[in-house]
Amino acid sequence: MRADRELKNLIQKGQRDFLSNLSIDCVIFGFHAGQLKALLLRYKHSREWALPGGFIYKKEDVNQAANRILRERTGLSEIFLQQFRVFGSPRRIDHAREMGKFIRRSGIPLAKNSWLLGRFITVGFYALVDFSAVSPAPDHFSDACEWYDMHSLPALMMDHTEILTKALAALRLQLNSQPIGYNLLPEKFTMPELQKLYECILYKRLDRRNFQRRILGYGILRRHKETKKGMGHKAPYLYSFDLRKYHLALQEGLTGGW
Amino acid sequence: MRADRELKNLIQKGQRDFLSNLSIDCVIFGFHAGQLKALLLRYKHSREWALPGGFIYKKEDVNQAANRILRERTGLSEIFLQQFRVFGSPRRIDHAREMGKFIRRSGIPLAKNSWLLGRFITVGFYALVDFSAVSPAPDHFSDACEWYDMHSLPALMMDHTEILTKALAALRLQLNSQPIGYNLLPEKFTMPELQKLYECILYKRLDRRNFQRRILGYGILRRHKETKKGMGHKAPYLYSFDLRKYHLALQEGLTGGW
DNA sequence: CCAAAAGTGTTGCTAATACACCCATGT
DNA sequence: ACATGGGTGTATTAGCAACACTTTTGG
Repeated sequence: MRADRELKNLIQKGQRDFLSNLSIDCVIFGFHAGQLKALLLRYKHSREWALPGGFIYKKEDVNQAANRILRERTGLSEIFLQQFRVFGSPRRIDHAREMGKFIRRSGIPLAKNSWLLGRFITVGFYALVDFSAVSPAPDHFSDACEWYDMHSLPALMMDHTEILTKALAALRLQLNSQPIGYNLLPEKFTMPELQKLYECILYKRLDRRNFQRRILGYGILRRHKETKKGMGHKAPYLYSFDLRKYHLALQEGLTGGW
Repeated sequence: MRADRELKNLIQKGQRDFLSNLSIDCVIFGFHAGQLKALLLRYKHSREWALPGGFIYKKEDVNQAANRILRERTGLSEIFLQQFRVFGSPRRIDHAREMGKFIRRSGIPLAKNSWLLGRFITVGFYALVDFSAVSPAPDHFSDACEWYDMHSLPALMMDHTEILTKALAALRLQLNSQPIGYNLLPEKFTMPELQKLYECILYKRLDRRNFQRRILGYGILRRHKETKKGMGHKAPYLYSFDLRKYHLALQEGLTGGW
């Protein structure tokens, strides 16, 4: 079985190829149907869900490693990635031992002193992707890979819930200084969609009219002639980001708080 | 010589005691004489300056390791510490080799494959301290330890200039959400001092009157009856932070940008 | 008594809030 | 025709920026 071979390979040669004691965990944010979502996976023989993660090759840049891991998982490259925190509690080792249990359940032998069971300090990244461009698919080590609404998450392994929470907090803080809208929405989107995105991230309602005025006031959007028809009410305009102006505005930081 | 013994010890036993490939670098900010300063040291037999740094014991929490390193360096505990970024370029290894040169200059043998010459991913922390409470003193490995004005830094080893720059940027971003004033100033301070601190961090002038109104508007300061005399002009009032209200206000984030 | 630097006050503008009305679309 | 949701407009208010005058201190 291909999966078994991959796992054996990781167990046997991981220590040689990867930096020890160091891992990466990615919170992949997507936006769909008015919900902010995170891409989670479930390792084989585990009941809890986990963040996509991986290790860093000995000569690999940390940020590039995160890119690679994301590419392997979503098929996307050129992903917007941001490291937001290091999780370095020594208690993470206790949790890692739990992980060992379900690797053994797969029948693959795992030595008690395997590098995989050691202590890992993990660098937390968040990624922003266009939901519609990703087709979640489990890899060799997992049997499920799905989007979950950020506000109704399943049970997560280890400290992944904390990582997710901190990622959302970072996202909130950086809403006015990073091109968050651009990376989470498709090329063309409507104003109500953009507003809903903001509402999900901030977790509070915003006034429709004031939101529109403020966003348009930044001068970072281009309005298309087309509208989005087919929903039993007035068709909203489609917008796109004017990347040049967007990045210019972000350098200053968009004004005010939400 | 004590210093030699310490260094030999680090070279020989470091690999056993510390997590490999992982280090911590601290940007220690202080404020004095109207200047924002960083505490730098110079390793023996080196001409370039460096950030205080260290390694993480195998069972030690990363944040606690940073605290320990800071304590060893400044004698202070309970320091305000904030991790702000991971520096993980594989090119850091080239620089590390330079470091090897001046270790060898000290006459201590250093094997080519020593763990100290390997690749290090470093977690960047910034620390905020009360300048007057620190007496900089070189340790066993360094022959100088001094404060430098953030805006006239000496040549720094490796990528430490970048780390310093990123730390300042982080400080700027968090000015309204972290108790930065509290940790950089002495117990009692004057309004002009606080303003100068803000100006140093933001690197721009602020209007004296508007600054005062805004800060006082937050309701986070207590004004003392005493004033600070002896400077050939009107004596400014002394203030202290009302910690309760300060932290309460920070949770919301102080309004607006600067 | 004068220079330097601090305390205090006023005004106007900009931008965020809180509203109401009209328009397009599918059923 | 009507319910739903989107586009546009206006009054009010809060906060920031710009600016002037007075007060205290040491030399």
